[in-house]
Amino acid sequence: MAYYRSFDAPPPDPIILKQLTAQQNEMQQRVVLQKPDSNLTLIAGCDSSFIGEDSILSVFVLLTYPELEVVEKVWHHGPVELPYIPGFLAFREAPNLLKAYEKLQQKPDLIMVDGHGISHPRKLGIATHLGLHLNKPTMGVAKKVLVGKYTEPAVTKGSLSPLVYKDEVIANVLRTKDRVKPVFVSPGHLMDLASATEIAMTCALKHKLPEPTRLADHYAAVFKKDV
DNA sequence: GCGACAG
DNA sequence: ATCTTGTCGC
Repeated sequence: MAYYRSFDAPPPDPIILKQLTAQQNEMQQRVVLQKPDSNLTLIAGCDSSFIGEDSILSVFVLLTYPELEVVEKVWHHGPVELPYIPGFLAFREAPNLLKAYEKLQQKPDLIMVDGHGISHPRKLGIATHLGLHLNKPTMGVAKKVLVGKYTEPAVTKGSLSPLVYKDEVIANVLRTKDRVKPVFVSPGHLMDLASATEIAMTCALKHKLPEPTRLADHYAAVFKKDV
């Protein structure tokens, strides 16, 4: 039986945590935050869902931009090695996500990831982690805060407020739909906060989640029946 | 020492 | 993430 809350689970091996932390600190040195240089024509959204205790299903959906029409969708099912530990999500989900990514016939100009980018304790959320591995622009859209403080943005769509951590703005808390809980938008790699925020807003149609990640989440549920 | 804690 | 019922609103 799984644990209701992650912190109720057995404590992770401190030796492993130290190694993973060191790896994130090393990777952080290579992160580049800048306005994307290439024109955005194809955008991808990705998401993962779990099947049982140690099996994961990852999905990538490719959309045209800014039309947001689905042109491709792929998935990969495989085992997971590590448990979920706040701050180390990428080590649990990225391996399988990368295998799904390889199945795309066409590659996107940008990837929108379900989770945080630099709005992470060591500025290495899963969006940043994936961007470094693929050397591709990435941005994160998370449903919950991981680190930092913010004030609730106005209830109207388009309202936003900065997420601050250690005196630095690491994300924007963006209201993507009237009267619905806001999402946390942050740059991952080869991207900046302003661009990520603008893209998230452009992809926010009639739902809380921007189309790329919303559809990836949707297809994850659909493909789950095929595995 | 006491909370907080992406998916 | 996942387990779960009914319920409110577009």
